[in-house]
Amino acid sequence: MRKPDLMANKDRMKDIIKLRKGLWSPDEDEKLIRYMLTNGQGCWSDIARNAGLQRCGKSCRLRWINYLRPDLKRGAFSSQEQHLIFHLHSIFGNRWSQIAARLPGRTDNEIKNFWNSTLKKRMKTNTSLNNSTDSSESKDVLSGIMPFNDHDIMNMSMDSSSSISSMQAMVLADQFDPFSLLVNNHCDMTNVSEIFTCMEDGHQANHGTLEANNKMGLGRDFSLPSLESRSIESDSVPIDVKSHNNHFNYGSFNNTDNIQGSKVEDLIGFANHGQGELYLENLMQDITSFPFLDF
DNA sequence: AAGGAAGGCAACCGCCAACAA
DNA sequence: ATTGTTGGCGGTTGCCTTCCT
Repeated sequence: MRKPDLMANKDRMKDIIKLRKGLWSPDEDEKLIRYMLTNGQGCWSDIARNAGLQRCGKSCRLRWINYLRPDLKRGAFSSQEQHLIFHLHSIFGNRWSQIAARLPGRTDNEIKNFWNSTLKKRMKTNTSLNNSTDSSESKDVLSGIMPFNDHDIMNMSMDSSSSISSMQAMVLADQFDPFSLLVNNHCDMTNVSEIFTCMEDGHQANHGTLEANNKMGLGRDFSLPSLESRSIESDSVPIDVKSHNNHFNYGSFNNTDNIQGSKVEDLIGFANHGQGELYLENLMQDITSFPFLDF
């Protein structure tokens, strides 16, 4: 056992007593930035002390990671990023750090806040719609959010006969909101998988016919830089973006339970580091081919 | 214009795992 | 093997701003 260093503890207690909390002042920010740029990352409690900040190391770490880091992307999430967040959340659940690791320039805190506020907003919207006593009215309003009903969704997701399905068209036209499906219990994980497969296929179709779609007022601009210059690392498995394939694999999403109340790691089984981990690896390779991610 | 409600976001808290002594 | 420290993470809180009445 380590011998307790009484003097060090005394010093630490003195530090703790005068530690600041709450919002960071511009002066504190400047100190931390200057120190980090000069000395680089190290032990955060040392950084706090050496930078002359009356903050705990944890606080400094959080401030740097979430706000001061020079590579942070500020501003609202693009629709591409929103789609990706939704997709990644369907895989990782609330593992925000995992999601953030795949969105360059975004922090877990930022994504978490976005998810919580967006979901809250949409849940509220949908709840109020569901509570409406006039069913025909609510259906009309709902159709404004979701341009098709459950039956349509199932038909669309099952119909692979046409080269571009009606759902793909919806996706291309930005009229489809997968959030609504989950929030409203409109579909289970299998359906969501199908839908994202459609989205993926739709976007790929769009990729080649962007100009035509734009002329028709249909398409969004997905002509984005490729991801191939990036190398994404998961916690345990480095993922080589170059080796991606171009088709989403949701084969294991056969769980018919509703996503709400289910842990995603339970659904796809990556909590235990066996096959699930391998599956996750494959999934993540698929994700790196997400065609409409704007970096 | 004023006050309350809602939304957005930065920061804190508590837990856990890894590591060092 | 045990204990303390540190870093990382997700959940939560509370403040500030914007919107609505």
